[in-house]
Amino acid sequence: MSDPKTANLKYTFPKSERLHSKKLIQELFDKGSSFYLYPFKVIFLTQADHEQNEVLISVSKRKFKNAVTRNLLKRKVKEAYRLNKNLLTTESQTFPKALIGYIYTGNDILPYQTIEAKLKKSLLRLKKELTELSNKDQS
RNA sequence: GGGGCAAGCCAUCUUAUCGCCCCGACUUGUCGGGGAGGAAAGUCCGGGCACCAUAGGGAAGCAUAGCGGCUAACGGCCGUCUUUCAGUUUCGAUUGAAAAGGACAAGUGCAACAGAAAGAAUGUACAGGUUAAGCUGUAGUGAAACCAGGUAAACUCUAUGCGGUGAAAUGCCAUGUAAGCCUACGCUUGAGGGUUCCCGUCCGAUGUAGGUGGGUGGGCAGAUUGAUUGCGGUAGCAAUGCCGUGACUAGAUAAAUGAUAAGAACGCUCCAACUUGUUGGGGUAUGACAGAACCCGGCUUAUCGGCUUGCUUUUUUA
RNA sequence: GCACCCGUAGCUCAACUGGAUAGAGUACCAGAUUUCGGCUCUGGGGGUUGAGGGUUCGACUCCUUCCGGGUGCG
Repeated sequence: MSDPKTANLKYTFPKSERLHSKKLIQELFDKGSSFYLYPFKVIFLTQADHEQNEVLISVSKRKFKNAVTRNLLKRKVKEAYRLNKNLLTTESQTFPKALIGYIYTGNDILPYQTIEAKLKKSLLRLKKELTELSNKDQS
């Protein structure tokens, strides 16, 4: 991790980038702000003292009763995030890191290509929101 | 060759790039190895294991129910008897399927409608019979009136089994509900504490309850080699046991197996050719049910398709 | 992961310890009343009692296997 730029360029998604602490999840849902972009609901909360973004991906049991389809969707979203997270990390080193929650709210099992396209869109939107937030803090 | 039924087995494969979880090695970020199911599901039964101060007796409760066997155990499995249903029949039987299949000759309850009568009831008609008489038979109603009546997936009785709670159990480390103060009760002649209830047993006062004050929600063990399983032999009708010899086959914890691309094979579907069920080409696209959560043995339910064996039926040929 | 409860007309509830056509209110439809509408009155339709199997002469009720919905446990 001596060179953060090359490290961030890697298309990896290790455990440290996944949100797994119960306490932080609770905080995210209580205080975080959110927007909808079909098929996702995106929740985010800035964390100044964090080294990297932490991401949570969730699929509702109410909408998808089958554990297999839930797993499938989670994997597809995970994969899409892994390949496109550089949209967030590379250029924008200035604003603070955040907790991000992706809730899959769609009713259908979408193919990977559309999921990826939508996720790219949502990342760009998220980037915009975060920069606005950091600008507000500075001013 | 086609169809049907039953039993058993399998549950697409290969390569490349990027990535996830665990283990090992060292040069500490690289390499090597491993990585979901037959039901992992439902949680319907039975265990292992752990804790509950002790885990004994009785009552209550729950479960099982021909007989015998297997098993760690079972409500499971195997064998067998009986009953019922279906097929065949040379009327002797035989084949297959199903069955919560103890007791109403202990007691209590229940039985709509119909019927004279549904439980100390005996009517009517006809026939028989008698000194006389529901004394005998038949008819009619009904699920039951065959009289020691029917009904126990009605209470109940009999026999057998079960103490309770479940890995959110439990132990250790870290953290520290601490310490202190106030109030009430109690003092070895036994308070309080188990539990569905009672008795017995057991523990034995720095105790119990409330208030004030003040947090964590992490890690390790439990936890993956076991009533495990392949093959061979052996005992047994079988379930299954025993012996020998191999194999190691996930250990995650907001929860790991994926994505993309190419090919093979199996499907599905369209077109063409004729030899009429094959060949060639195109399209679709990995197909069903479905994701381990302490671990096993069963049961039940879901399931695209393929293979093997046996039985049966039909067609063709002789 | 474990333990437990509930499913009856579109909705809210009844139906005794098995006994027959499963009954109310509301909503819906039609008629009466009104110039029209509402209110009111009368009548009507609507149920495989969550699904399948079993016990029984007979099942909403008893037993069993699924399906759906909900609750509790750190």
